[in-house]
Amino acid sequence: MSSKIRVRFAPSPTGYLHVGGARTALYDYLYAKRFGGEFILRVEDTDQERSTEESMKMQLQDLKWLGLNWDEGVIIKDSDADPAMLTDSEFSEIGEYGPYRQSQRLEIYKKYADQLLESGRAYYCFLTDEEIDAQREQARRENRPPQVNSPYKNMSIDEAKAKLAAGEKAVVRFKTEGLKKDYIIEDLIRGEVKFPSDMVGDFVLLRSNGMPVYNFCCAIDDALMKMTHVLRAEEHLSNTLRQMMIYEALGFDLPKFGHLSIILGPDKQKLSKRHGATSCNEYREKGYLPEAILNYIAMLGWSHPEGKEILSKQELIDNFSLERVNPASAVFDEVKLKWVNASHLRALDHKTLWSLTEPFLKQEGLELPEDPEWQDRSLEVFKTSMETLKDAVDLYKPISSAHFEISEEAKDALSWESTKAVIEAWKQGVSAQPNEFMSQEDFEALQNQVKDTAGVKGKHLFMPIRVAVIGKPHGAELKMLVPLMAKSELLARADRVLAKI
RNA sequence: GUUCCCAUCGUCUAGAGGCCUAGGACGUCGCCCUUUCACGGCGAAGACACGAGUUCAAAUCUCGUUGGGAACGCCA
Repeated sequence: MSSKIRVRFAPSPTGYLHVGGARTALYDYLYAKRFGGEFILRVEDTDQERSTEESMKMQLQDLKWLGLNWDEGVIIKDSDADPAMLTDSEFSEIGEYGPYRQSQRLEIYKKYADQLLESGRAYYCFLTDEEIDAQREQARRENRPPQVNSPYKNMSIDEAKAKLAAGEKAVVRFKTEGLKKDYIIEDLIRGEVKFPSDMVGDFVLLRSNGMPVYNFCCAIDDALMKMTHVLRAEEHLSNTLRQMMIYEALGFDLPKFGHLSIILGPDKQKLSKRHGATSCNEYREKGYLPEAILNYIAMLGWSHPEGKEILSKQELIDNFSLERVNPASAVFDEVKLKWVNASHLRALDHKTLWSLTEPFLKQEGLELPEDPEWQDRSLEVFKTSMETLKDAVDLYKPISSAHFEISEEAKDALSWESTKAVIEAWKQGVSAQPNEFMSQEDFEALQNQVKDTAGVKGKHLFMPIRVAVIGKPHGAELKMLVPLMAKSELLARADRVLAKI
C-alpha cells in the first residue's frame, strides 16, 4: 500500500517571505503536485518574541501571490485585509491534522514531553544561563564541541518536581546518553549522510516558560501530520539528527528527508538583507511576475531535462524531480531573473499585461487614455523595452498629460531663431490632421512638411519638435511616441512651449 | 575548535567512465536587421580548484589537499 505523498512548508512568521524560503516552498509544492500528493502549510511560531501575526499574514499572502496554493493548513479568511489591521479571527484552517499553528498545539507537545520525562528519555534541567555559558566557554577552550553536560540528567522526577514546586525554573532536556553510535539518513538530495550521535549534547525540548522548541515541535508535527517527505534547507541538515532521536524515542515512523542547498549572495555568503532585495514582496513591488520568480528560483538548483529555461508553473510541475536537484549552493543573480521576467512579460497578451502594468502607472500618477485599443497599441510599442512592469513608468511618463513640463535642457533649443517658426509649423500641421491619432507615416510626412515650411533641417528641426512633444530635446523616438498622443494633447503641449518663447 | 555539506565558464547549469576538441542559458563583446534604441538573428571570448590513485580510458569512481558554506541556542 502506498500512501499519498504529503509535503509541508513550515515557515516561521518573522518578517517577509524571502526568496530562499520561496524556493523551498516551491520545491515542496512541485514535488507534491508532480506526484499527486498534498502540500501542507504549517506555521512555526513558537518563538513568541519574534513571531507576529502580521508577518504570518504577509507570508501567506506572498505564497498565495506566487501561486503556491496549499491543500491544508493555515489560511487567511479575508485576503484583501490590511496586514496591519488584523485580528485572530482573520485566520482559519483547512485539513484534518490541525491545528496547523504550533502556538496552538502546546498541549500536544506537553503530552509528548511528559511521555519522554516518564520514560527517562528526558529530564528537568536547572542549569542557569551563567552556568551554561561557563560550560560552553570551557569546552571551547579545551577544543571540545560546546555541549552542555547537565548534573541534573539523573535526578529523579519527584525530586525535580519538588524543586519546581518550590519555584525553581527548569527546561526539559532530551537525554542523549546511551543512544546508538551513528545515525544514518538516506538524504533524497545528498545520498547517505552519517551523523555520530555524540555530535549533539542534551538539547532543550521545552523552555523554562513551557514553550517547546523547534526541533521538538517539528519532529512531533511531521510525524503526527503524516508527512512522507521533508524537503527543507540545508541549514537543517544537522537538526535532522536531533529529530531522528526524538522520532526514535517516541516510536514514530521516519519520513524521507531531502536537504536543499542554500541560496547565496554575489559574495557567496548566505543571501540576506544586506545583499539588497531578498523578499518576494520586494520583487512584486519592483514589477516582477510571480511566474517569472517561480521559474527563476526553480532553476537555482534544478534543471529541466531538456534544458528548457522559460517554463510555466505547469511545466515546472510536469518536469520536476528530486534527481535533478543540485546539492551545491547557488548564487542569486538578479540580472538573469530580469531576463526570465522579461521573457514571461513579453509572452503575455496585451490585455493581461495592461491590467498588471496599470497599477504601477497609476501609482506614479500617470494620466493615460482609458481606451483599450490605445492601450494595446502602446504596449506594442513599449513591451519590448520592458523587463519589469515598473519599467513602464519611465516609458509612459513622457506621454502622460500629467507629466508634461518644459525642462531646463530645452532652453538652448528654444533660443534658436528658427525654433518659433518650426513649432508653429508643427502646430499648424498637427491641427490639420484629420484623425485623433497620427500614424507613423503621418508623422514622418508632417515632419517633412515642417522642414519645408520652416526651411530648417537637422537638429534645428528635430529638437524643437521634440521639445514641443515631450518638453525635452532628447529621449525616445518621436515616431513611436507621437502616434500614441492625441491631437488635442499635442496641440496643448505645443501651445505651452510657444508661450515660453 | 568540532561535526556535517559542497566544488564544471563571471553567474545558473548539462554531464551517471569512452558520445567531451566539455553542451546550453544569462551577462560581456562583435556583426546583421533597424535612418537611433529595444526586440530578433548570427558569431566570439569564457570552466572541469589542486594532487595522488583505480582503469586500456576519469569532469565523471576513491583518497587527500585547498577553498567555500552550514550547524554546534531556552532561533527557526
